[in-house]
Amino acid sequence: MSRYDPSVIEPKWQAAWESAGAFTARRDPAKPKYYVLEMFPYPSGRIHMGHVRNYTMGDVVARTKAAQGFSVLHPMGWDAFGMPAENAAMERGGHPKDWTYGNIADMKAQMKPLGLSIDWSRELATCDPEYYGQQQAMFIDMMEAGLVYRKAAVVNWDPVDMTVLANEQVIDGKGWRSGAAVERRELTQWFFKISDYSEELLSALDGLTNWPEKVRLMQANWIGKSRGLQFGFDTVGAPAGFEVLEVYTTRPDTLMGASFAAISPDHPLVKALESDPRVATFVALCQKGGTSAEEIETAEKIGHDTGIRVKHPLDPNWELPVWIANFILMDYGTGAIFGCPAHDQRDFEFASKYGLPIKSVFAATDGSMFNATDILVREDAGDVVLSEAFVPMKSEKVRYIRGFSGQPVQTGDEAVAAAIAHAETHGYGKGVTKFRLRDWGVSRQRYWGCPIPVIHCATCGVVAEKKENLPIELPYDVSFDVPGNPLDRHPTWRDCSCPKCGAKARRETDTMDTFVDSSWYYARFTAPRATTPTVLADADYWMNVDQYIGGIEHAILHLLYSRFFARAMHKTGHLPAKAIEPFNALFTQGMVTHEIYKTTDAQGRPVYHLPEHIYKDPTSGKAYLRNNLSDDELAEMPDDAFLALQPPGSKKLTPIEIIPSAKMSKSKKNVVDPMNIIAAFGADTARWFVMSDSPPERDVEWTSSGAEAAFKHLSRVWALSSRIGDMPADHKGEGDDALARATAKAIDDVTRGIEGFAFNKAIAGLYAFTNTIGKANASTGVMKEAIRTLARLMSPMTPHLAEEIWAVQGGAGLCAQAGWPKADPQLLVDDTVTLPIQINGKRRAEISVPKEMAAAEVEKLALANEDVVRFLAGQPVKKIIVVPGRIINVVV
RNA sequence: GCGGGUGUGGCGAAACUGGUAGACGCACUGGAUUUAGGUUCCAGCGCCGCAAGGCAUGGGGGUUCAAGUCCCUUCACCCGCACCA
Repeated sequence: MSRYDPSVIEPKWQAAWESAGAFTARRDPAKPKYYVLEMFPYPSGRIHMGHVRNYTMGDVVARTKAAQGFSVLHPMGWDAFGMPAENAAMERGGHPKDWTYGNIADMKAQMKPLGLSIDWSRELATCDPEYYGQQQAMFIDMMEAGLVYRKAAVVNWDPVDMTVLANEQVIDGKGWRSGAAVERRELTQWFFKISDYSEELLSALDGLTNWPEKVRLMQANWIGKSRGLQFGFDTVGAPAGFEVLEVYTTRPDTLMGASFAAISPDHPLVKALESDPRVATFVALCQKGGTSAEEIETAEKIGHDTGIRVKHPLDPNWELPVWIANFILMDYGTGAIFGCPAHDQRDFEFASKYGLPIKSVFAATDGSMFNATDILVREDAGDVVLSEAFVPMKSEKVRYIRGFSGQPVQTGDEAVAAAIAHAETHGYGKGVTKFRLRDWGVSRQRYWGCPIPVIHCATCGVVAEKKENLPIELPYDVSFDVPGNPLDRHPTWRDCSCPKCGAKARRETDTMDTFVDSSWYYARFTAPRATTPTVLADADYWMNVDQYIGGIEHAILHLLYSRFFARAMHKTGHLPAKAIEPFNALFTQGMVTHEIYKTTDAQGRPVYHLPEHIYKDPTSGKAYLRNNLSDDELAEMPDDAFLALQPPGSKKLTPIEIIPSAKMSKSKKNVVDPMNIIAAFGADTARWFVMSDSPPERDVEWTSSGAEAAFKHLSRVWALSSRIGDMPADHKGEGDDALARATAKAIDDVTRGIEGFAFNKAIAGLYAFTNTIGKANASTGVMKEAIRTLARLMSPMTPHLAEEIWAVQGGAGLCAQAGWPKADPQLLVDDTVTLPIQINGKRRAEISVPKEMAAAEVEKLALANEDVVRFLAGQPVKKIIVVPGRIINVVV
């Protein structure tokens, strides 16, 4: 019997698939098509276990669908533009292009040994001019379609490096390289009008029934449709042009609880006030720190009273102060609000800090003023002092004590509608629908991205480049020795002539957000070499993506942008109407994690240790540094000896802390390189491991024992196949029928597991089936049929081993092309069932009965059961519940 | 701060529509085979208990003949937040 040796069989079968062209996608009118796509990788240079898991999942689907007779498209490409390439150039020299293409070559060489059923002839990289030139063409089409415009927007500005920073490059409000306090600064930038599609992107979510519910919810919340009241405050003491301050609120029912108005530091009114040095100082204070919502909303709330007053719309004698407040976002609503501290937590904190009145509008309906016990009612004004804002759900009924329309007791929703109606009747405001979704800013002041194909002309203004001049290629001769965008300081690249008037002009130096690149690559894969962005006939055949697989971290941005872009591509004639929702089904997979081994040095800083330097005691589960000792030596150490062996050179005896299930990261030293696993055990073992145990949507923890176990199992399957291969042809056994049933059950279990994205359950079924075959005593023919079926069922996960077994057991052709086994439905049903008997909900006995037995008959048998009789001990039976085929519950 | 999610043995997990909690795997324990073994095979394995039995699905409460599953409440951890990809 030969040993299971993946280093021999894996290259052999990969070569066989390649020479058979087994994975080349072809438009075959005789077959239904199936398009499987995994989110394409950023070419960092090394594949990691997360990639292995992602692509193995896609491969399992692709191979299963191919076996089931579909014409499968399963392509791979590279999301190749982005900051890391520029960072590498800055840190280590070299060129982003060379770095990126070198990484692509390295990663491809690492992916090939995995044996994925990918059509490599369709490979693309977004940094190929062949790709981004077509993206530039679409940008021009989108300009013509009115989907592109320019406006001022705020960026993170590093005042020392004189450069724009990504949010990721802002750490604790400081530039990551210079360490200087980051400022917010306005710049004119390019935008896509995704907000034109707010309503549609929201309502179309209902049709995405094969997307995870959580992703649809997150997108819906992100789009953030709201119904509210927009109205104007008449101002007192405001500069000319600001006689009215427009405000939007989703809680107009709390208007009688207003105690101030607040505007964003970016509001136009603030600009009109900046001659006041106190305002200027305050605005400068607000401009400290980054632009991210997280940073703005968690920052300490600060405000400045402008001295301007506004008149309350319901009482012109009631004036409210106008504050500038750092937590008001200019991008949402009108950039101005009225503050109702009693019923909004942020307003509450702001009012508490600055001593503004807190006036309640409504109370809970249970008779008490509020549910909370720590509330004080000031009898004179009816104002209350509470420890936090009272914010009931809008669907909850509350008692309005300062209502101005409708019934005193109603739900918030009803009161909001009544308040809008009141405003419209009395003419001081109108009901409007607003979306939280903002237009997509695509300008990046960076080199390694797709150039925006636009020219600035002194006479013609902003003009699109002529399509025959595309692609506008990035110049190669750039330097990264100073921060900033090298395109800006390139001596000649910026110089060009105006496409309209021919005069000397200047090329746009902003490049596109890399999210643009990844918003249409799925469509490009249907015709990757075309000289137009897409070819409609190909897009029509292959679109949509039937199954898209990737990380949950892309739940909002990437997927929303892609949904928008597909619509824009349809509008500009690059995609058929059926492709406006490009992903029929979406699956979001979990991360591959690994334990972190951490100690602390004398200064209290964390020190991380590589897994190979760790010894884990199998009984206690504790971790120790191995200090070059062998397992045997370590196993014989007394417990207290371990402490003495703690970090060499350190006198502090700190035990090693194990942090479980942590995201793999280089700095934490818990990265497992898939190449090492493939070298030690082969690709099939790596694939088997990442698909087993954890459900695919959840994180999976990499353990070396798990990888070894996977390898041992595959070795056992190989040994089992060899044993069956050695059986005499005329061997007869009694277990033929049982094995045939087990085979049918395995086909059913595995097929359902794969189709339901429960690969862990499919693998559990394969373990069970392997054990059954191993113990079976059946005739040679039945045994061979069972092992061939096992090979076909394993082939999506462990394709190389499956081919080897298939060949040894006399299967015709390639296992990859052998088709998917079908279960005989008659073999799937049992004629007797075992029913548990509960007494008062506790399981006390069980009986075995024919499947079709009538309930009354079952009841009789159950009551006659000796265990039941013993437990009842003569008590009268109150009730007996028989759930056919499931359970019997006797109530006494 | 806002939005979304997860929580079941020592560990990864299973449990279809409310119907036997712990399938399958790891680790561990005992035994057999082997020159030896970190190989292979057999058996055991939620917790307490000699047993009968009792207790168990992050914590607390509820609905039901029956709750991991439904409802309320609470805790812990993870993901996203528009210039990371």
